[in-house]
Amino acid sequence: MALRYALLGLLSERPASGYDLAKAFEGELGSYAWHAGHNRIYPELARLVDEGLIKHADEGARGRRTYAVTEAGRTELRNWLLTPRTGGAVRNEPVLRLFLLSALDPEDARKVLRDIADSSERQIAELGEAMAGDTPVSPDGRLPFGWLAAGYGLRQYEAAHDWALWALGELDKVTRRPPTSHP
Amino acid sequence: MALRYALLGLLSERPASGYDLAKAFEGELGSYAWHAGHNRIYPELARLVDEGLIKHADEGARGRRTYAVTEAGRTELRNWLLTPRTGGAVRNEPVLRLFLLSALDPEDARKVLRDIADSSERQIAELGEAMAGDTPVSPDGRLPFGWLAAGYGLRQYEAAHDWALWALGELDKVTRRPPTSHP
DNA sequence: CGATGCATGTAACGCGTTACATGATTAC
DNA sequence: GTAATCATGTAACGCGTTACATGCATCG
Repeated sequence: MALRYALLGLLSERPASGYDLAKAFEGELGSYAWHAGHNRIYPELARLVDEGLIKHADEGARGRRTYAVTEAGRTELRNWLLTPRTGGAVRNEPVLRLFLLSALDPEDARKVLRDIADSSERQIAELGEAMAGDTPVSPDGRLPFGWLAAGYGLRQYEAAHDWALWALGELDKVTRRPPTSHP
Repeated sequence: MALRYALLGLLSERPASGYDLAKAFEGELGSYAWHAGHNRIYPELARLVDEGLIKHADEGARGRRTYAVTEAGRTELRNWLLTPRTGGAVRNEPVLRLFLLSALDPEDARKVLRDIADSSERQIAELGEAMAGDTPVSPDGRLPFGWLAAGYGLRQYEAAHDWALWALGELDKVTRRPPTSHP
C-alpha cells in the first residue's frame, strides 16, 4: 500500500512518466525509504488512473506517457500523510540483526558492532557534506524534496554510531575484559 | 529470507514450539524488528527441519512439538549475522512519510512533525524506564536478549525527537514566520 | 459444561522480485 | 550500423496477511 503514495508524492512534485519515476527510486528515496522497479511501477500507475488519483498528462516520443496527480490524488496523499501510522506490521531486517546479536559469541558480536560503527561513520561523513551550508529554499518557497529526510538520516546514523560504541562497552562489561582500544 | 533467521535466533536462546515462537513475536521483537504470525511460522519450521537447520526436540501435551537448533543451524545463523547486509531492497514506510513531507503545505507538515515529536517523547520515556539501572547480566554471562536492541531503540527515538524539532525550525525559516512556541 | 487458552494447520489474495520480452531513438 | 539509452510491458515465484478451520486441556 505504500508504493502508491510514493508515486503520488513524486507526481505531486511534477508530472513524470513511469520511466522517470523508476529513475527517481534509484536515488536517495530508493536507497533510504522505498524502492520499486519499473515492473511494479507500471501496473500501479494503471491502477491509480483507474481510481482517478492520477491522470494521463502528455504523450511524447518513443511511447512516453507522463502522468499528473489529480485533486482526488492530492487529497488521498494528504490524508495518508496526516493519518498517523497504526503501529502496522514491522519488517526491519537491520534491527532484527541487532536483536539477534546475543546469539553470537562476544568476539563475533564485537566484529559486527565495529562494522556498524565504521559504516555509520562513513554515512555521517557523506550526509554531513551534503547538508553543509545554509538551508536551501526552492523558488516556490518550499524546502527541496528530501532535505528534511536527509537531516533525519544524518541523526539516525549518529545515533547508530553512538549506540555501537555503547554496545561494545556493554559487551566488555559482561566478558569482564578491560575496555578494548581500537583505533 | 529474514524470518528463518529470526526463528533460528529465538531457538538458539532455548528450544521452543511454534506456539512459543508466535508469542515471542508479540513482544518487543515483533514490535520493533520483525513480526510473524503462527501461519507463517509453522510452514517455515517445517522447511527448516527439511534443511536440517533445526530438529524436533520434544513432544508434549496437546500436540505440542518443540524444536531445537542444530549445529548446521547455528552456523547458518552466524554466517548471516556476520555477513554485512548488501544494501538490499529498502521498504521503510515511516521514512517514506518523511520524504513525502514536502508534498504537504507547511501547516500540515507542522502537524505531522509535532505528532512525531510527541510520540517519540513517549517512546523515550518508556524505553528509558526499561533501561534504568545497571547492565543486567544473565547467569550464563551473556547480555539478555534484546538489551542491546533496546539501547538502539532509545537512541533512535532520541534522534527522531531532535530531528522533528529541527525540522519545525527549518519550516519556520522558509515560511518566514517567527519560531512557533508550542508548550 | 462452557469459556478461555494452548496448539497446529490450510486457502486465497496482494505486494514485491527476478527474469523474460519488445521496440524506438540517439550517439558514436 | 551497432551499442547504449529511453520506454513499456508480462510471467513465475516467494513471502506475508487475512481469514478459515480444527481439536485438546484447564479453570471456574
